[in-house]
Amino acid sequence: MTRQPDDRLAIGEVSARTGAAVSALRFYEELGLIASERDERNQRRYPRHMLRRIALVSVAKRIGIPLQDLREAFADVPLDRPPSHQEWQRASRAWKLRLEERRRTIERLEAELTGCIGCGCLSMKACTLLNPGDTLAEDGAGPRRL
Amino acid sequence: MTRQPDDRLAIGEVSARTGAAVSALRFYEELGLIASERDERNQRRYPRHMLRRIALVSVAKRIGIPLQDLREAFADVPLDRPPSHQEWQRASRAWKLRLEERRRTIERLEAELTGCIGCGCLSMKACTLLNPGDTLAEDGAGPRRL
DNA sequence: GTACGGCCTCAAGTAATCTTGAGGTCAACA
DNA sequence: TGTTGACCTCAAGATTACTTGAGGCCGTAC
Repeated sequence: MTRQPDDRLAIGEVSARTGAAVSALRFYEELGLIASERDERNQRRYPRHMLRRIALVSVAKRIGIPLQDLREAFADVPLDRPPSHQEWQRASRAWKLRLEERRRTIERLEAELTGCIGCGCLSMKACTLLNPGDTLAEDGAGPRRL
Repeated sequence: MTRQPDDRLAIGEVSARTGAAVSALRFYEELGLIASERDERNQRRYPRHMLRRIALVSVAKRIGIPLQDLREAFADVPLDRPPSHQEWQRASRAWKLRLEERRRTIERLEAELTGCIGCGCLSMKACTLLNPGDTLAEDGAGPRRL
C-alpha cells in the first residue's frame, strides 16, 4: 500500500513501530485504552500521539501491572486529541508513583531474600520473608500477607 | 479441630499463615509448585519448610511474575524434604537475579517517564519511551520492543 | 443424633489478555 | 483478470491463575 496523504498511521504500521500485535491493538481499543479514527475505507488510522499510549500499555503488560490500573491512571487523558502538556504530565506522575510503588515492593523482597540467603532460611523465627511481622502465629490469626 | 501430635500444618492453618486461599494451595500443589503429605484421614499436612515455598509463590504473584518462572528457578529445590542450606541458597540467588532484572526494568521506565514528564512528550523524536533506539522507523522494520 | 466445620475430589466457571479462524471488502500488481 | 495483501467484523479458543459448586467423609459440640 502506498502512503496516503495522511500523517496518521495504519494499524500495521503501528504494530510494527510499537511491537504490539495487530490483534492486541484492536483489543486495547475495545477496552478503551486507546482509540483510532477511520479512513474512507473504514480502516483504522492512528494519530501519532496514540503511539505514546500504546507504548505505555506495552510497558504495563511487560512489568505485570494490570491494564485496568493503567486505564485508571490515564482516565483523564483524552483519547480523541493530542493531550496537553499538563494533562499528560499529571497522568504520567500518577503512573510513575505506581511504578515506584512496584519497584519498592521488589526492593524490599530482594532485601528479604538476601537475608534469607544469608541465613539459609533454616530458622523460621529469623526469616523476615516468612515472618514479616516478626511474630509466630500463636492461634488462627497469624501473620498474613507478605 | 484440636492439635494433632504432629508439627505439620493443616491446609487451613497454612492458608491463615500465608494468606493464600485454601483453593489456591491445592492449585499450587497441582502445578507442582508445592507439595504436601497426607495424614491418616487423607488430609493434607504441610511440613513447616513448605511455608517458605508458599511465601515465594505469593510474592511472585504479587509482583506479577508468572508462576512458571518460579517453577523453573526452584526446580532443583526438593519438595519432599527440607532443602539444604546450599540448595536453597542456589535457587534463592537465581530468583534474586530475576527480581533484580524486573526492578531494573522498572527503574529504566521510571527514568524514561520522568524524561517524558519533563518534555511533555510532545516531541516524538526526543522521547525515549517511544523511541528507545533513538531512531524513527523509516520502513516496515521500525523500532520494536520497548 | 444431628448439626457444623474442616477437610476431600472433580468439574465447571471466571477474569484478564489476547490469538485464531471464518468470511468479506478493496486496491494494487502481474 | 485473477490473486495477493492489508484491512474489516464477530465468534470462538487459549493461557494463567484461580474460585465455586456439588457431593461426600469424619470428628467434635449441643
